[in-house]
Amino acid sequence: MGFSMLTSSTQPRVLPCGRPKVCEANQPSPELLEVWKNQLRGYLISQGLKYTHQRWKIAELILMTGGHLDAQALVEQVKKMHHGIGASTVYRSIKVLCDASILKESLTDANGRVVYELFEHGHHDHIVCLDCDEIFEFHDEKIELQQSAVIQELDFREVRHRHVVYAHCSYRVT
Amino acid sequence: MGFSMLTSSTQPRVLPCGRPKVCEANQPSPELLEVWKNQLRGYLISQGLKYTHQRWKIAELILMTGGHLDAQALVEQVKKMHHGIGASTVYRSIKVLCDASILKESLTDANGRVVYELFEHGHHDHIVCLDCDEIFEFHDEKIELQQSAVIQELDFREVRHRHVVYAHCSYRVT
DNA sequence: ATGAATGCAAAGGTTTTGCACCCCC
DNA sequence: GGGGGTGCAAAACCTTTGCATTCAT
Repeated sequence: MGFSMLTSSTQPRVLPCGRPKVCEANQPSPELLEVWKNQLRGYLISQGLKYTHQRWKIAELILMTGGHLDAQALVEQVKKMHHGIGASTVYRSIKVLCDASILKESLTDANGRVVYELFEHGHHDHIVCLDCDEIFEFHDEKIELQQSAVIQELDFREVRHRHVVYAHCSYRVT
Repeated sequence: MGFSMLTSSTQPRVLPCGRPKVCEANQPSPELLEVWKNQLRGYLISQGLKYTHQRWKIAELILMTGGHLDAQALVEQVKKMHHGIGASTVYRSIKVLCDASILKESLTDANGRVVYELFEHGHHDHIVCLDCDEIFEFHDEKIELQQSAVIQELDFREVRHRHVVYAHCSYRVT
């Protein structure tokens, strides 16, 4: 398999603050990984680009970790897991993976860095836990609708939005 | 006065897209500037820090332009208006002014840069105009309330949030 | 075979830091 | 007079780019 240290546990993972990772996407099954791999391959072929070992390894790492990494963290992870892949390849791959609809920019974290996440259809917003730095997702239709109304009222036409709540975890033990 | 080119017009300024700057704070009166100056001086004294020409000039520039500048833009503005103030002083002053509750981080713009704005009591969210890059403010109580409800439901305690809508301007002429 | 992708290193751009000198209190 | 502040330059950081080499097709 090659990723056993990441795929092992079947019981829900628990965060430092005691909260289960309820809002976090589960790790993809081997079958799902194949689906993504084929999506990547298909995209690359369609664009006259090449499917390479490095591009897949980087994509796989993102998929296995559930996304929510900034560029720098991704470079470090890649260096750790796959000695030999250079930083520039990671940066270049981020662009390709975004174009391939596997990755997308999501929010900017507390340090002002752009965090990437898996491209999943369906919009969601984010909660950044100030206790454990974990990123959670939420979606609320009432908020979305009201936002649309407000934006229209002000004569704007929304293209996208980012709604990020920085919060403490009520589960916190410390 | 020294800032006449910035304070002149009494009629509402109009943006490139034709929209008046309705959401933008007005430029402060000389009296209000004195209030801010005293706030800065008071803060500095209370912290055992020193009131300097440079710190005030940087604060004044931010106040006169209504805020909404990233660090780089502020450095350029300062260089233009006050030849002799170095970039490092600007960066150091940004921190001091944030601590003094004159400035605060607000949003990250389309380029991923942190934009600072005047510290004003009363929360608001932002609309970034993709046509003219101007930043507008909005506030909607329904959204705020619903957000609070959602966050509480998920067992978080909100500290702050950033809600930024990137949009086109319906006024757009081009 | 051929053109794209890679790794390295160098360059770019932004922000921070070290230090001698300056100035506010 | 003394300690914080400033300007300059150098360093630190992150990201992009140029180029020779490697690799996928």
